[in-house]
Amino acid sequence: MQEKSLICINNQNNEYLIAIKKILETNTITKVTYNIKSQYKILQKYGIKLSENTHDILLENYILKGIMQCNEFIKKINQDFLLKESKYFIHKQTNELSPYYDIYHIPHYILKIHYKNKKFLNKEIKLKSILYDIDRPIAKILYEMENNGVLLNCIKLKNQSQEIEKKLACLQLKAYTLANEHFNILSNEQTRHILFHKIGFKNIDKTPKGKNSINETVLKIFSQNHRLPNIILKYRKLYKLKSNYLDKLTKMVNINTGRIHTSYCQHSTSTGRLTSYYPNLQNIPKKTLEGEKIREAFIAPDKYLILTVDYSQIELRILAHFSADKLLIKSFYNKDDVHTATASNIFDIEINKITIQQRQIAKIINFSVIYGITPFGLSKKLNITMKEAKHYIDMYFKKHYGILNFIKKTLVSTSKKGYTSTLFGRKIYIPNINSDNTNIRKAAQRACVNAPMQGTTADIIKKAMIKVNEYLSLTNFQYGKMIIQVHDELIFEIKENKIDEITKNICFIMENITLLNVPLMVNIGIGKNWNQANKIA
DNA sequence: GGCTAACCCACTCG
DNA sequence: TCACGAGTGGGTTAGCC
Repeated sequence: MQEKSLICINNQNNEYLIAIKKILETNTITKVTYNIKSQYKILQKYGIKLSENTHDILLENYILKGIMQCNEFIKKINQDFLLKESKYFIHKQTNELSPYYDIYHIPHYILKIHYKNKKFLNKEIKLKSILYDIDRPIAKILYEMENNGVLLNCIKLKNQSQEIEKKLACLQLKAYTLANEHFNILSNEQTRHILFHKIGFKNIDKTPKGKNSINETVLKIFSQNHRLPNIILKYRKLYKLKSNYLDKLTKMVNINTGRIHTSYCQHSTSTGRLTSYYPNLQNIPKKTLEGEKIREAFIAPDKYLILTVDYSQIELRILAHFSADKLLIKSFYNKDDVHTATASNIFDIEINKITIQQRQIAKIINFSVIYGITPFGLSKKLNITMKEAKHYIDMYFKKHYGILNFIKKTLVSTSKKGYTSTLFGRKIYIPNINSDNTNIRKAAQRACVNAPMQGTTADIIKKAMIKVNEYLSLTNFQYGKMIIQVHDELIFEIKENKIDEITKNICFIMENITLLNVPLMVNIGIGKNWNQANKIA
């Protein structure tokens, strides 16, 4: 493709877009743009289908330079081209370019950046593959998922909101009585005053800024001696549920479709994960009864079912692959319960004699390993002394020396290069890995240990999304659509009479998307709503 | 004194 | 240090007019 055939597209006025429709749709002319997902959305309004060979300088910058520099890049674009015009033209959520910019100035700038990126990409074959085989195709799929949306039972949510409102009023009254005065329970300052000055609790933990912490852990401990902390805890949780989920979700339903259409952002994490916003569908509650009720409101349309497929223990499996740790690999091949197997290794007890408590300790240790384990962190989590925590960690690494080796190697290499990599070569920059400040450096080291696992999971599920979407497209999506992604889980809407066949094929695609030295496995759930699907396999 | 943006903190999820 | 990665929202505060 000759370079002179490159043109740029951005938010344009109606006539201009219709005039260049043919150019935008043909595969013989290469296009370059900024934030391609938002372009798909705009062009859809004019019935224009952007051709495959369109480059996106935003994704190029994200993949080549990492999140920090990409954020700087976005800031610069906004400053140079958007703020100059009028701040009202910037869409905060979608980061779309203003429709009224200097059409000669920006295209030139975009091309210049693309040519520069192209040179770097030709030298970085793995990054080129991440861009063209993963992130660039994902952009279109995300646009389609946003379009699909998810059906919501608003009546259910509104009823629940009213119930919670009554409970909140009741809790508020109790809190005022116990405190012997009116105060704003949502105000941490006022709550601190009541708890520490009026009732006389002694501080047991600090916030990052040095104030007396009144978070969940602290209030739970306080609850042993007084009734008020537990009331505050309940109030805060219910309030959050009502404002952030029940009321927010009902407000965000599109009146034309009756559905929630979230937005996904593929350039806002250091590890390559997606984020969901406006509203965020990746943190819908599930761990409490009230949370389950909220998930019940995410429903399938008539003659359809909700299918959820999530990767089982995927980060530990990736750790097994990276570290080649013999015991971890063995437990996945034997299909042992991985936490029980870990407990058996740490405590040197046969698997069938492991107690629930020992399994629980091993489970926390397994998570800690993925997050960058330290005696301090583990002691807090297990509520034991640092010395005991260190003992557990020593026992763990004595058996899992492959993992210890992997962690050491990752730290040395990241300290040298400034970045670590996923299995497929995505670079994850760790800017503070050599910081002089011990705390900052230690935090960077923990992030560095976690990054290959979290980032590889993100790559794997993106690859799976591309293949699964390709499969569903074969029948023109009439039997099923992908509607939500939650990091290691995909949620679909599937035609009832095709559910067995399609579920089987999606699972096959997901489990065989890449070859690790341990098997990839998925859990499935099917139901009329999201909660039912979480319960019924 | 009044307004707003940025920060802090607590909550939700994987 | 209060584990890794995120988004949201209410309260508080800093800074401006």
